[in-house]
Amino acid sequence: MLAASRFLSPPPLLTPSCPRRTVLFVRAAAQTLEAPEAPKPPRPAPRRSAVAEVKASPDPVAALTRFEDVLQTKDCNIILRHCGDTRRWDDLSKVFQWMQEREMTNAASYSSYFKYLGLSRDPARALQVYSAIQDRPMRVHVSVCNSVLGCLVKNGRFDSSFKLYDEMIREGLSPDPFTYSTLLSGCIKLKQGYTKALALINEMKSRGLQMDSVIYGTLLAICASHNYCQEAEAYFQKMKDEGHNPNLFHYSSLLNAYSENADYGKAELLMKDLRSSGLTPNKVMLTTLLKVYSKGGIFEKAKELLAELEASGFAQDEMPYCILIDGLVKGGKIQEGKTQFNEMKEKGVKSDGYAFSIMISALHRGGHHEESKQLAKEFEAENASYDLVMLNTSLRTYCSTDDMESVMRMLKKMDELNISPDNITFNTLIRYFCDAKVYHLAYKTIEDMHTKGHQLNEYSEPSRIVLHYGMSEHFPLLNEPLNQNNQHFIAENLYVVDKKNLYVFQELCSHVMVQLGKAGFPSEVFSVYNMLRYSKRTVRKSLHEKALGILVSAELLKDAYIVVKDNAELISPSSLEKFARSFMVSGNINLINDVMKALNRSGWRISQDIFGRAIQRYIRKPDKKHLLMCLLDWMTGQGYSVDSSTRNLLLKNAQLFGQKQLVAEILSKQQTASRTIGQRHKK
DNA sequence: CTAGGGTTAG
Repeated sequence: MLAASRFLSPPPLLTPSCPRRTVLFVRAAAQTLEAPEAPKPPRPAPRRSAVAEVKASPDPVAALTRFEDVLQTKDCNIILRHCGDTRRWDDLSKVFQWMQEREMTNAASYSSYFKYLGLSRDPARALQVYSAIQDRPMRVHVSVCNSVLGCLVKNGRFDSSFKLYDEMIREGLSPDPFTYSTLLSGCIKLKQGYTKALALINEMKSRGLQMDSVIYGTLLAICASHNYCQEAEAYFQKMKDEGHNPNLFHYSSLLNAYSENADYGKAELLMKDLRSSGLTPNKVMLTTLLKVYSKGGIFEKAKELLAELEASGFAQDEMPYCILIDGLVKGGKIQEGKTQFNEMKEKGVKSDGYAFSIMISALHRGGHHEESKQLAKEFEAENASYDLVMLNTSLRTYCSTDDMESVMRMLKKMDELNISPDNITFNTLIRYFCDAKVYHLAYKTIEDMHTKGHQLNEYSEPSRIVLHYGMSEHFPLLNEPLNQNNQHFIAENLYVVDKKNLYVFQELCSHVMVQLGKAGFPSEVFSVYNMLRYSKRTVRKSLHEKALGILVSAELLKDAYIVVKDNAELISPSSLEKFARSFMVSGNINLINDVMKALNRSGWRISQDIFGRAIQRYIRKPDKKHLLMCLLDWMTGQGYSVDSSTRNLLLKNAQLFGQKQLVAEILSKQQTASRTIGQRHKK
């Protein structure tokens, strides 16, 4: 600006409101007019033609090498970007490597390279290249950092983006607003994204950086995707108060927040507000409105709006159809969903798989397994593109029709496409192997899932049923009072109810445990039990009892003791009794007293029969006499006493231990104590 | 002629 004003008397163009680009243009014009002897020579022809030749070459590395002495770093950057823009990912990396070998890289090279690695879905390589940068100022260069973080976020690697960001900060990065909005955009699809976003925003503010319009847009999107509707409204208002005019991004995110709860009234008011502010709803805005109608079950309006979208040319991809079909099938109108799906296909709208996966799942959920499978096959015949969701959906439908060949085909595809299985994949397979009664295979799958770091649940992924009027007749449990978690346990299943949904979690792992027990794999039972115990989720009380029963029957008493030690209070007296009896007879003798203490700690009163068995064990092993004496002493302190036959047995054998006097004393103390304490505990 | 941020579907 100052430079420009040296050449020109300030024209009205150069007021602060004048766009920067115009200023630059004026400045450039001024330079050519007022300073025709501009010192900068144009790029020498050899360099320009070398760049052109390398760009056009089928083997850019060979071409680069030919012009090695002519080209400069910025020329190489042009070539690098050209490879990226033409999507030649292989050449891109080769060119970059060539540049690295000759130390012809600068911050721009790294920024561009990371950007294209993001586009080519290769975040692993970006991380690798970034961490190999030796030059510290380069590693904390804000544009290099932003582009590598953006590459991670774009590819769903949210956790690694936050981790890397922390490292960058430790190394001295000064983040800018772009850094924050890059990270914030990762929060949109993150489980605890809202909390994380607030922390980032606080941090940003503490660095003296201000919220801008885009960051507000991101924040609204985070609210919408996490169902923080009131917060979204508050931020929308706050940004207006701070002088940022909401644009279509802000409006559609707020509308999206309304769509989650199908808040039709608020959505209509917002559309009014948008029109009165002079904005015209675009394709995304109208598609989001369709979502409001569709989720709200207002299908007449939804269909009208879809027709409008079609007329405006806004329904060329499958998205709006998906929204309507999804709303229909989740609202119980599966046939109408099918009709819409067929109409979409007849109109020649191409599906990337979303519409197929909605229909395949819906038919599966509705019990139309054959029809569901046919659709999966139809998709397979017409499409090569699979992602994890589509693979899981197909896998599920093939499993439920026991089409083993197709199941294997899906698993092979997953392998070939380098797509890692997730919780849903594992659950589907475990259930399938269970239904096929190949329990050891189910176990192997559970083990595999655990080693791959997936959270193991007692219950499989839920199926969801959307509640609508009249449904309580068919689901009497909806009329029952809910416990504090809105949970019901009925038979083997867990039912969770929220505002609109009934989630049915079918038990899975405990079923596998029981079946493994029956099939003679008790160690595997204990292994599954431990995986469940150490998963972060709470497990159902009865799980401990089930595991204990299996372990006791299989005489794995040391493992059974581990179950009892931490969970005795959740186990029924009869199971404890069975365990205790077995343990006294054949458990590790050195653990007998510990077992007694654990049982007593749970509040369960140990029977005289159990003590009798323990004492018989000790009498047969005189070298454990100190343990026997400890037990007798401890019993006295807890108000326990032995029955008369055990008493006689002890007195008869007391000289074996050389403790005749002591034993008699303790037994008499016990009798006195049990007369006062013991009575209170009698059942 | 460096790079980088926000909206809709399973």
